[in-house]
Amino acid sequence: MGKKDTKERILDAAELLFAREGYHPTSLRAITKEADVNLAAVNYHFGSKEALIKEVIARRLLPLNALRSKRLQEVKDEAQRKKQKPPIKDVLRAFIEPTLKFRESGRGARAFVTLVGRAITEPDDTVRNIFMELIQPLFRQMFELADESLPHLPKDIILWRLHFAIGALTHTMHCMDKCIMPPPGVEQPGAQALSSIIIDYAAAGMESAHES
Amino acid sequence: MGKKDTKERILDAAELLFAREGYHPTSLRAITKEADVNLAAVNYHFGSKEALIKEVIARRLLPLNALRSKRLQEVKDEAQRKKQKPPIKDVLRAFIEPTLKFRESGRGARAFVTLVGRAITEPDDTVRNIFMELIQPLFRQMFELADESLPHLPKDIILWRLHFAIGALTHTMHCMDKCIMPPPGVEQPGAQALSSIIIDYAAAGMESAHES
DNA sequence: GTCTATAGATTGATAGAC
DNA sequence: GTCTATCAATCTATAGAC
Repeated sequence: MGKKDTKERILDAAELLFAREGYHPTSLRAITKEADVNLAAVNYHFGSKEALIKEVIARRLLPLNALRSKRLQEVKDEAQRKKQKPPIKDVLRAFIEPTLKFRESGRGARAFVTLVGRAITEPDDTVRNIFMELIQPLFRQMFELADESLPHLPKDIILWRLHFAIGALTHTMHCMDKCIMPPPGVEQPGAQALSSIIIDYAAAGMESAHES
Repeated sequence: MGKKDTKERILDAAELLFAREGYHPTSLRAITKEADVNLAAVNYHFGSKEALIKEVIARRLLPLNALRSKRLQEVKDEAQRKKQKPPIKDVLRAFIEPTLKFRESGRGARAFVTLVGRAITEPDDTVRNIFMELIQPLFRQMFELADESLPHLPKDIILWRLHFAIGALTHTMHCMDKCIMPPPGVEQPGAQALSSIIIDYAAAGMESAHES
């Protein structure tokens, strides 16, 4: 199990470099050099640079989304069992906790999280759409659950507030790499501690009063 | 006043294209074509592509930061006058409201906001540092004021929560252009309405209880 | 200051031998 | 599947005429 096959080596190298340098500035030459494979191997295995990043994203995002979706469904089931509204904190936790935990699961996962954090603001339509299409169903699932949780709030307010939570989460993940102004202490909180900090914050924001 | 000078035309065109297509994918050829000036004019007036984006950013960010800084100082002065803690909602408003209002002030300003929203996640160190150095003093000023406002909270918690607000704000500004999942109604709220929505959310999150 | 022309380097992609 | 060699296009930057 020492040496992975060429395809996986390319995916790992691309993930790392796309995260570190960005999609456009990273050349196929840099990727194949990092992966220690031949330049032509990229086009042989993937067909194009665009198809490569598509696989880089899908490889990790599909399992992660499946986990988050499962967690959201559990919150919904639990609420129905109790015949209560799903607590908004549980809804947020189902989305946020797996995301931050996933980031700690390895070097590749960490690079990947940086990568998708940038995919949201990516100007290139093709790159951004790859991410959008994979995240939209999950985002809709979370929205519908949040709507059940806070039925007294207008739908557009719920949607904006969920966007605020997404923004806070993605910005946080980026901060953990390269921060505008890092927290005073040297050591950063672990995934579990940071999850709590952000979930508390987002839940308070979600639950705050709204006068129309 | 019909025709601006070459330098300004280049800045306007660069702002627009860097926002729409991104920094790296935008070529100097595309910029000079959009500005209807000669290709060589960029290097004559700015010296390099990097120096160009530096001026694109500084041209609008310096006045905007001056305004936000003034608003923060006013909140601080008002609190000292009343011998009270500065309300966290006022602190957040001093930062957020000018930002969203600025975005409505014209086509260029709108493109610019998209551009700086992406600058935070920009992998290129040179581009990101241009933005970082200009925003850091302001961010520190806001942090110190928030610390006066919420003295019972640990400094690192205040810092994280401010980052959450920054993340929510930048994500929101990006959503106003290209959203993962746009709000149900066709029309978007104006700067004033959206400011209130985000300030209410962020203030609730900032004020929420924290058990160490 | 503005232009043409081009240098010099790098890119994504491919053809074809092995 | 993997390699070398290369094409064709694009890029930033600059030299030099006007």
